Amino acid sequence: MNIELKKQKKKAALMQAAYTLFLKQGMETTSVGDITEAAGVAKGTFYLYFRDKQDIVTAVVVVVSRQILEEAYLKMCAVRTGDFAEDMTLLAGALLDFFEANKPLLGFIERGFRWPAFREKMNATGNAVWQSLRNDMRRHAQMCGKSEEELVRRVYCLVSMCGSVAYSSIIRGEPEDLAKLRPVICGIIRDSLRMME
Amino acid sequence: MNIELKKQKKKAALMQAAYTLFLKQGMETTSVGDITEAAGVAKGTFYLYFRDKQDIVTAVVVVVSRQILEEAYLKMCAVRTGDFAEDMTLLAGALLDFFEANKPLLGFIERGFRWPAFREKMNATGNAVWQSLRNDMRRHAQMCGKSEEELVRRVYCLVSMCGSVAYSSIIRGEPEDLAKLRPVICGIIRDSLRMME
Amino acid sequence: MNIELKKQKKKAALMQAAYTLFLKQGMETTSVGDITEAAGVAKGTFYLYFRDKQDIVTAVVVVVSRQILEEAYLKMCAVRTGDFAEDMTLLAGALLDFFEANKPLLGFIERGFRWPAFREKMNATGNAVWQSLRNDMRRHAQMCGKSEEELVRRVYCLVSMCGSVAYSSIIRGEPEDLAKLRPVICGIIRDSLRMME
Amino acid sequence: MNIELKKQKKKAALMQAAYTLFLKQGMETTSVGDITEAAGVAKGTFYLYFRDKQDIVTAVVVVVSRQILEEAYLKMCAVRTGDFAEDMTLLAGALLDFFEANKPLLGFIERGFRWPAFREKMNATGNAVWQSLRNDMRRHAQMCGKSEEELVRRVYCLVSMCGSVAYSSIIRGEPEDLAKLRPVICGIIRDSLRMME
DNA sequence: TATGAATGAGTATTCATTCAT
DNA sequence: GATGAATGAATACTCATTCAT
Repeated sequence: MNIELKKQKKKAALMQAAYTLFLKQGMETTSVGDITEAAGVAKGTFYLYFRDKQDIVTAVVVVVSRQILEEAYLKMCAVRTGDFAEDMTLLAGALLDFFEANKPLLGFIERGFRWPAFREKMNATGNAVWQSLRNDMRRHAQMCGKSEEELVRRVYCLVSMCGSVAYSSIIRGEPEDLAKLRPVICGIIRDSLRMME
Repeated sequence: MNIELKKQKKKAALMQAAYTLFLKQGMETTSVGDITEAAGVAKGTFYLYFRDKQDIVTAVVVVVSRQILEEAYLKMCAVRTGDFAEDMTLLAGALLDFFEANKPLLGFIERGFRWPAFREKMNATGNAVWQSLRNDMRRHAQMCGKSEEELVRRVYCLVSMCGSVAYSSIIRGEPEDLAKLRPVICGIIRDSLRMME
Repeated sequence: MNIELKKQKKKAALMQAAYTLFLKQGMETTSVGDITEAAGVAKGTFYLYFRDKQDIVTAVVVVVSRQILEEAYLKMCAVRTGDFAEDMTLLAGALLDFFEANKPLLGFIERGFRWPAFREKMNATGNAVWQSLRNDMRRHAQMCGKSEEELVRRVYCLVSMCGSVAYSSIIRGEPEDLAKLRPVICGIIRDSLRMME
Repeated sequence: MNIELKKQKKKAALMQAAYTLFLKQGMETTSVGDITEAAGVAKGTFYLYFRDKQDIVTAVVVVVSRQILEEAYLKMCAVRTGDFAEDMTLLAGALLDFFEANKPLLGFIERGFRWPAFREKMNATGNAVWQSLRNDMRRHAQMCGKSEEELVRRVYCLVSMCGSVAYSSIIRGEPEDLAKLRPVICGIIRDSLRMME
């Protein structure tokens, strides 16, 4: 137990070190050596906790993906209207704010979120944030007479869109400034959810 | 001018070779040497036509992005209904078909389309396909009383969504099978465009 | 004749370009392409005037070696005492001054002067500076009852020493600061020439 | 400590391999791969012991510089006269003999000795050869009423001169045969040290 | 568990030089 | 004479991973 705890701590330390480095210098240019050095362990130790480099990358992305979504959700909650379509639009706005404010992180998350986390958490019972989001969806689904599953999928696609457009716009400046695209994204989300009602 | 023509041919040959190899073995594992060998030129010649490896990758992605969109548009035209929202949904379906049928290409396009091509072509006058797509939009925009610009942006975001969801689903199987997500995507597109009317 | 003149001009332009680049970025990192670009001619043209890269390096070093020595000699003349040993010491001082003031040039001359120039010029009749230096030596040799040849050799060795010590000291800081070594060098020159008298 | 010893052995093996190759084919044309192959270790291992190629070059030059001087000093000792100026002249002769007999080594030492070794050894107490040379100087300095420091510097400059002239003469044949210059060098050394007395 | 020395595969890029025009 | 497109040899260095201790 104590020993198990220690292992968890070390694994967490490794991930924390990796996260910091990924943010600072990108994940491509961060070597396993960099990570272990920053974590204060020997190189070989890394392989006791992660199968390979990709393994830690995925682990970090999963954690960060969840955090981003949680943070955006909480921000949305602070200003929620009670109208689902409107609230999801606010959620998207919070996500875009976050991406804009964390350009390096967006570059590192790269290919969008990691969605296993999304579904797992969605079904998990332990986390208040996700419980709450799920309840929102369930309630709205019932109201619309749609299946909850379909609503979850729709929200997933819309969040994907946010990530994809934000990446192109912020990282590459394509096809134009995020400021121009933000209202379009919000419009799509609002319309697309309103239409379900 | 004969010489200029030769240079164009050589550049094209390099790009064609790169495209083939990227499809077969991925762009990460394709070396500059592989490309020049396949193109039948010396290694050094590569650098007369492209600044570095990334340069040719981008060039190929831009060309391929355009081709994909053109192909999907032509497929849609074959079954178009005349209703814009419905036609765009068909376009999305054609795109998803294409992605599903060209998994390696999807893996290589990776970061989604390259949108400068999109906008340039959109404004170009020489290409019938893009002229046609643009006319569709212009007509629809007028009908809805929206600006053409806004409509173009909306379509861009929706196509982005297609690419992003298709990538996650097809390449990583996240969060679920494309078959499950396809109707959701189509629904979003249809609703989101219908709502503008 | 006119055509011969043009060739000379082009060769000189190439050398001038090379000299400037060598000074700015070192001769190792200056490519033939850099030189021809700076000289405003095509790459192939270079090989009409120089056998290879080393050829132009040597040509430039020879010219620069001569210039350095001439410049130092003229400086010495301005303060000459008429005493040969003393004057040669002054010459060494002028050389060291020059090296100290032209660190990049010293780095590029690298392997010390190019002495064919020294001997050729010594025997040449056209150049007033070298005539003068030679006369100094001849006069002193007669005075000492030594052969002129031996005196020239002695001066050559002493100038070599100046270059060698200056290089180590200025470029690498070994074994100590030039300020500490300068009086030693001067002492050696003075003593060594005085001893001949 | 066993492991520390092994590391020392490996580093030494690398340097030995490098030295042999530098002598045989020059340092420019010796690749890191050549060195590791000759030393029987993997390429990557090289970089555990040396920062880069230049690092091992310097390391080898320092060691070899010391050896050359030691060897020449020992040769001189065998025929020493007890007269300092004369003995130093003999030392120079031994150095020139050595250079003449080891043309490839002279080519590789290139820019003359590496003098940090000189000074460190001069002050070290563990090495009999350098102790002896230093004692010679100390004794002579006292006899002349000069500071030991100044004498060391003078000897340094004179040895530099030997290296520089030998390099030009032996490697490039400039400005003439070493046979012609040898008596001149010896004369300068003798006179210059005699003058101090 | 932890270490860290050793490995060795893997590649983009430069540039002197040539030669057909 | 002049051009500049084409060549292709040549190499340092990184880093994920392993394994003996």
